[in-house]
Amino acid sequence: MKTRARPRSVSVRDELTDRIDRGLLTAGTRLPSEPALATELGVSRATLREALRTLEGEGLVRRMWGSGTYVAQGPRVANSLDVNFGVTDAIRAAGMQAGTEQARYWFEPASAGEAAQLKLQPGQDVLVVERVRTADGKPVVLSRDILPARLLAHHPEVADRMLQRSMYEVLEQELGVVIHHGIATFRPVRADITVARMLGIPRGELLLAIWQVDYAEDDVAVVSSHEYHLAEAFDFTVLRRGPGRRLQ
Amino acid sequence: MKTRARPRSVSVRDELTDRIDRGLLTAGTRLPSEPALATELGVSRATLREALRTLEGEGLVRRMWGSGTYVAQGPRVANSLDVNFGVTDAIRAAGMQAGTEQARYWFEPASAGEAAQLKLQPGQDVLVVERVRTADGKPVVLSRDILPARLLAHHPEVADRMLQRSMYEVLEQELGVVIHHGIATFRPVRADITVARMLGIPRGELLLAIWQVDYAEDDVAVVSSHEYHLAEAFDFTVLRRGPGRRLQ
DNA sequence: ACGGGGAAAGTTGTCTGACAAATACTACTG
DNA sequence: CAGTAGTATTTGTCAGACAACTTTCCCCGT
Repeated sequence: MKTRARPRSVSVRDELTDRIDRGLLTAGTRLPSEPALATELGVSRATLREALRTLEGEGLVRRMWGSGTYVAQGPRVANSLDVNFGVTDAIRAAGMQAGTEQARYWFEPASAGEAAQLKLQPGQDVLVVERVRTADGKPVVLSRDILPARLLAHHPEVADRMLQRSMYEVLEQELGVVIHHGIATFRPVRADITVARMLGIPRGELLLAIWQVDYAEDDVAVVSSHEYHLAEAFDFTVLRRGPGRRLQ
Repeated sequence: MKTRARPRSVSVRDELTDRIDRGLLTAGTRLPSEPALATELGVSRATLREALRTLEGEGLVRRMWGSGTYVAQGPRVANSLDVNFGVTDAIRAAGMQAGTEQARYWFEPASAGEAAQLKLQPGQDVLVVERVRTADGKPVVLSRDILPARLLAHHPEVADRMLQRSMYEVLEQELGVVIHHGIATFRPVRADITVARMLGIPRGELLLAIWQVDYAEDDVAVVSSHEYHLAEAFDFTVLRRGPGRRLQ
């Protein structure tokens, strides 16, 4: 509603990432010196340095004492598990068309495990959204998203829209809930009879099971997801930073 | 050798992360104000702010304009794929004892694929280190690490030490090569006869295959690894930031 | 002509002091 | 008791200066 008064250093950061993403600043090139860039952007050197520091943390630039600041010829990973949230993003990142089949939802009391993950009292209602996701029309993922029913207490009709659109989009745009981070655990599994039937594959087929809990900015658990991915559908990638940085 | 002249802000950052990790600063508590902390640590406020900015980028603290800086009640993930490099770390993070069996190495000309990953001319020599890693004595991972032979042109005896110790340790301490980041891709596979025999499991058993390329700070490819993890051995976890931050 | 050494210029790191903007707290008023 | 205005606290930003480090290039000796 009101124009979020955000620090100027954030605007500077966005401006610079924009220049890099648009190819205006190509990998390896040296940025103008800090005093020069600061005057060009109309901020003080201190503010510019704040922005540069974050960019360095994100791995977009490298600063070398006495030499200059350079655009990192960094990795730009397509389907990165740690940035591409949600199945929709993953499918699109692979260059395919994301779709949905056999979508349905229902309300039920939370099981003990679900209640613990979402920090609810056992027995409180949760909404379960079950979908088979398709890439170019072919079933690739079975997902079950579980969220506290109280989130849509005043907007029960929102559940319908979750069947077709990305859950994160709906949460943010219709309910004002912004996901801040999530913790995903995964392991290989074999398809049991239920999953196999829904994905239209033989029993025992190779799957990657991903179990994930997403949190809002204030560390409130919002969604607990279970996903079963076809092994051949797409590869997952993770950008690993470090090592060493903060181990011990 | 020489007293690494590292910026003071880095020392301050390490000091603060240390206090947080040791539980001296618990989650949710507010840090002293910037002027106070700066004098306590013996640096200027500007330097302290540099350190705080990186800590914020790493998600360890949250800064709120006009209110204060708070220790994030963030996730502290044990076996996180994006920070725990290497099998040794992963095994130790699971609270088990890391060991090695059937370790051997040899030199051979790089295949076309390996040459492309490591940016070598096809046919240039690479060192291949093959190991079966054990957790509490039980085989859990088969790993093959491939690196350019020129890295140890002047220290051929270093290869021996790679058989027992962590490859990252040896690279850093004996060859001065620091790994800056890596890109890991993974997918579920079934054990073929070769892998099954080495891990002592039946053919067709569930494995997680991880293929990874590690880079030095200047984006030179250093190691290409292939790993086969027993599915039941340990779960992998990824901390996902976002979504939204920098998509598009 | 060539190589090495060193001064000079350029760039990032740090310091100091001050003010602006946002938030938390407090006392006052209805 | 609730609401409000004012005050104190805290982070964000600014300005200028100097220190530490890197790169460049000129000069000198060989």
